[in-house]
Amino acid sequence: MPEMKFTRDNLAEVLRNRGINPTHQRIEIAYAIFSRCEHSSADQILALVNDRASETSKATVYNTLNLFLEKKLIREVIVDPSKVFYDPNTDPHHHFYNTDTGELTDIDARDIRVTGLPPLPHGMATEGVDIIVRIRSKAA
Amino acid sequence: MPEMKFTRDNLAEVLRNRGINPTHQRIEIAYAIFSRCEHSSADQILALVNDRASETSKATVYNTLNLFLEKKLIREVIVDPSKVFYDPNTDPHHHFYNTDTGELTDIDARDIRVTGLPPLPHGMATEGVDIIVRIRSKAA
DNA sequence: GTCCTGATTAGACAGAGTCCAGAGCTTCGT
DNA sequence: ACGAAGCTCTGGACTCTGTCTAATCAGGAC
Repeated sequence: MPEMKFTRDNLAEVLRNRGINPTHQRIEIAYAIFSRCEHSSADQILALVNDRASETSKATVYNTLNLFLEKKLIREVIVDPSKVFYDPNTDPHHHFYNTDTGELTDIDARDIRVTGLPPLPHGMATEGVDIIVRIRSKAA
Repeated sequence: MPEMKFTRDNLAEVLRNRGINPTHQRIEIAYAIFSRCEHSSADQILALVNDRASETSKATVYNTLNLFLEKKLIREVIVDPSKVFYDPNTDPHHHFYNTDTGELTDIDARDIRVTGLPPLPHGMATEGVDIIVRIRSKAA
């Protein structure tokens, strides 16, 4: 995502470019995810979308998030056993995860090098490498 | 865990060393986790334990798994949004995750080096670094 | 307007995990 | 041996995240 203002019109365009029919609800959901440059969970997005304007159902939020995932418009981050976070940043990157607060912070992947990985099992291909650095406030 | 036969007697000793009262149920649960050198989910463990001998309740399995986690007897692996896997291997290591089959494979951490990580946010300490290599069968 | 297709909806449902109040074991003192 | 105290275990109710379904709705083509 290059830096740009996320207006609803822009987002409609982005959706169209990915082959997603930009309906009112989808635009609102995209707006909720992208304007807030953070990692949100499905229920946060549901709450955000329903704060303003017309009601959007839980089913639509989940459907839409899965659609966005499929079209690689967003990524999912699995760090908490109880819920998935959705990440508007699709550039290669990793995460700090604050286990006290649940806060996620991006780590740009450009400077990261991982060496010593064993060869993949036969006939397998890498789909992605996720690095999660779990951190905690030092004062234990 | 050094290589050793996991008899119920050994396991009782292991639990005691960690300050865990080795009750019948806890030993059976430990046995299920350690004899099977794989990554099991809570429901698999529940099924394994109830295959043989006296019934153990779901609540006890969850309580015990959390107790083992707390006492650092096992680790949890969070890769699948729908369930947690419990890992009998507490040595530093990472994982291959086969997204087709759900299969988890250990990667010894001894040879792995990660360079280029940014400094931790102020006042934070690292709790652990998890690397998950998501893999998939090459023939798509 | 009418059709057709795809999107949305409410609510039922499923599965993982937690909570709680009661019952069961152990241990210990008497 | 008895009773009290303190863990531990249990079934079942409950919560929460996420999915499914059947019905409704919106919007474009004609």
